Amino acid sequence: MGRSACCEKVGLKKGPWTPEEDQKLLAYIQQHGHGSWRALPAKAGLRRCGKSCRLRWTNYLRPDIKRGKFSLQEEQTIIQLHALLGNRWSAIASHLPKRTDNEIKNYWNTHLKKRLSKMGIDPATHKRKTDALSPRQLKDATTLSHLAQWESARLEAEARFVRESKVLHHLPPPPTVAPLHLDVQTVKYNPISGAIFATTTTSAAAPNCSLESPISSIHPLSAIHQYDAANPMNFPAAAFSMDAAVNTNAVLPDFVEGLTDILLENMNDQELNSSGGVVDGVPGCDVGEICSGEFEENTSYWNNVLNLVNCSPFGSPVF
DNA sequence: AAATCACTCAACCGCCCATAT
DNA sequence: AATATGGGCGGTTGAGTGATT
Repeated sequence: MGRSACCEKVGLKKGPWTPEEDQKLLAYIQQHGHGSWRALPAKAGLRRCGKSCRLRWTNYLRPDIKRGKFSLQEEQTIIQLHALLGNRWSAIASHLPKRTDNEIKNYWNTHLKKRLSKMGIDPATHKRKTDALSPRQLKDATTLSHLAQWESARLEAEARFVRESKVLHHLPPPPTVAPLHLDVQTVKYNPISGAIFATTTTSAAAPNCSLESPISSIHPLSAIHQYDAANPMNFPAAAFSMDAAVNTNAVLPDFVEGLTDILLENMNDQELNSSGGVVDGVPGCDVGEICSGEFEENTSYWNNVLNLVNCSPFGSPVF
């Protein structure tokens, strides 16, 4: 099945948009809405491909776009979300109001990627470039990887929900789950299936998240997909997994943090090492070497990643 | 002052997915 | 079921611009 071109290229203008073209596009959309992008250029009097119009609108002309320098908070959010989602720019953008995926992608490629590299972190994996994991570390990293996959899927589902909510105004508010705590009592990991199970009970409200998704990391993806708009609280019982003993009665965010600690503890065993030198203005570290300060940075780096995903994108304190 | 290099970012391209026919 | 189409996404490009030699 051949894919036809999105529009006839003959006679169509390419390259940078002129102020006149911007004005035409803006005026048309403000008056009529964009409707079919394919049909828009002719109606708006533009010699452009519909796709080009859509791009210009979504990345530049849309009124709800924030331009200019990224704040520290935004940078941190991008890095953390990238650690979980990878190059899923639209999903990342859905967590950064008023920023476009294109802008975030550019910012990542030109600034953040380099910065992480300088810090000795592989921007693709968010792991130390020199990591040589022991079997135990590998096991824990695998566990963390499972979690990351869960969170990745969940965040994507949430991003989808945000997108759909923008279109379907009649939908009820997003699933602002009432404060709910899950006391993790037992946690088991099936190494064959990779499944995660936990016995949990619900109790009081979780700290640190003003609007949390306490189901984070513990509900199967199907639970997200089966989100019942009429009854947002109707989530199925929780299940979780890990191959290690975990403090019982941990409130979820602490529990997740505990996972990080396990991984980082192992990193610490092998890599903790102090030395002289300077990394990006951090005294006492040489590039590519681990020092205690850097270890703390790492700890907080991953803790931030995991804490972040335990806050819903809907009005979470991150933004 | 001119040439070269490095960087940024708007825009394009090709692919994929969902939906319509 | 097969095909066509529109919209969206991520990767890449290249013009513009500032910094350096």
